[in-house]
Amino acid sequence: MNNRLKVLRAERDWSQQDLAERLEVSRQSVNAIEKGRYDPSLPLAFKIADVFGLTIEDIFSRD
Amino acid sequence: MNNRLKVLRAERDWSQQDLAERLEVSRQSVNAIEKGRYDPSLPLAFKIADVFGLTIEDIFSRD
DNA sequence: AATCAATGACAAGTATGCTTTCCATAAATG
DNA sequence: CATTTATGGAAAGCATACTTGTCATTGATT
Repeated sequence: MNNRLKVLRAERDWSQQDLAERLEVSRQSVNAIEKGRYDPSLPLAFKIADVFGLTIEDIFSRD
Repeated sequence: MNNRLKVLRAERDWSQQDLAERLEVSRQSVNAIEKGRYDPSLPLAFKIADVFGLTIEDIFSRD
């Protein structure tokens, strides 16, 4: 899975830590997901879509 | 998470086994997801959306 | 009545997601 | 130069997703 987290964070000037707090997960989870080391669970994907006001498909795509 | 799998299967007259084969997962996984015992991974959610020609948001929702 | 297809669920095992803790690097700031 | 902030990643542990195998129930068919 590819994701646009880095760009979406940059647009909002959010650090990984900022995003982690909004998502209520650890910074390491944000980093690992952003770098593609693993995929978020579906509930977390929904939460990510929520905080960016986008759909899951806007943010994640299959490679 | 709620899901519309049962209805979507019914509309297509697919058994859980039929859907499992299209998704390349076990029938037990389809059953567990459909009954809400656990959520699919994000890659599987994408695949589910694919086989139904819908978005993840069309199929799954947070409760 | 006997069989079969579909569904629901449990158990044990493997794989993946997520946590905390820790370390390293690079860029900005006092 | 010393410190802080942001990022990337490893290790160990717990939680969840998914597997195969098995069993029980229900409804349809023969």
